[in-house]
Amino acid sequence: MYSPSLAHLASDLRLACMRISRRIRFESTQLVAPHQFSVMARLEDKALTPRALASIECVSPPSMTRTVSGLVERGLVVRQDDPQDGRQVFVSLTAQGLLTLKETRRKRDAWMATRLKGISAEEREVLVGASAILTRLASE
Amino acid sequence: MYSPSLAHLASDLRLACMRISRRIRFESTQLVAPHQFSVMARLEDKALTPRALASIECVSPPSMTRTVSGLVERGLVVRQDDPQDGRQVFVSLTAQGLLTLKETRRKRDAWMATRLKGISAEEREVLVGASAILTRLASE
DNA sequence: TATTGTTATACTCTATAACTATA
DNA sequence: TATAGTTATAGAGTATAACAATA
Repeated sequence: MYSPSLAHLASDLRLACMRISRRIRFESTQLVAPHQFSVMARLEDKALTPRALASIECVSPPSMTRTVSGLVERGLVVRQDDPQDGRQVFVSLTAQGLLTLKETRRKRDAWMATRLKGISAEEREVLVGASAILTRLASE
Repeated sequence: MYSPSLAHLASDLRLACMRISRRIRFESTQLVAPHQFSVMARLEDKALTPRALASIECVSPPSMTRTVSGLVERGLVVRQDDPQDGRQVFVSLTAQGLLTLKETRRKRDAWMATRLKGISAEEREVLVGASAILTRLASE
């Protein structure tokens, strides 16, 4: 197999990943806005304070106040006072929030699954290997 | 090689592509905002009208007016009257706009190239194959 | 005094509705 | 009258600065 330069591969692969990602974002009907989805995903494992969420998401505390307020109004998360520290508040997913999170993922996965139905067994094996490599690269 | 279900592969691959894409968007210093970059990329091959740009980018004509105005102020694109149809305007990249477009791509590609330096020759071959498949899937 | 969270205010990007110019 | 583009205005999301409550 012909092997292009590393720079060439980097460019092709980067563009392919970004195009796939863009199409998924555009075409998988959004139940919540991207910044809201991102916050909800952070809350899946455990409750977090608005400040922690702001830090993780690289936005200001006032912006996170607004985002959390929007999610509270929609019943997707709840605020709970910290009994230990009266200054703090914990934000956590509601049952409806968890459902919305899972439904959004299901729609996105379905977009990809539909495309994968048309490929050959050999190509599928290539993508299985690539998936593991890309996952590692994304977390480095 | 163990082959997971199609649904499983779809989910893993989708997540990997979106994570890669997200990190590139966050970590490759932005010379222009995402919506501005997207418009500039559309103008690389040929000049387009604001209406055509609005349609391609799925935004309203007034929003595109604003985006184009911002790019004009920064000297990255120019508006030119259509001599055939006085109602129309053509938007095209300036030399500086083309440079900015290329520099943005260079930074994004560099992010990926840095990650690819650490992988084995076998893994690289897998990614060469995957790149072609993903490019095809993204354009279907 | 330091920290957490919110409110006040302003800037940007988005949209719809209304307006101007041209076909 | 239909179309292209812009301007007017409003609704979100972002930010910084200022404020209230708690440690």
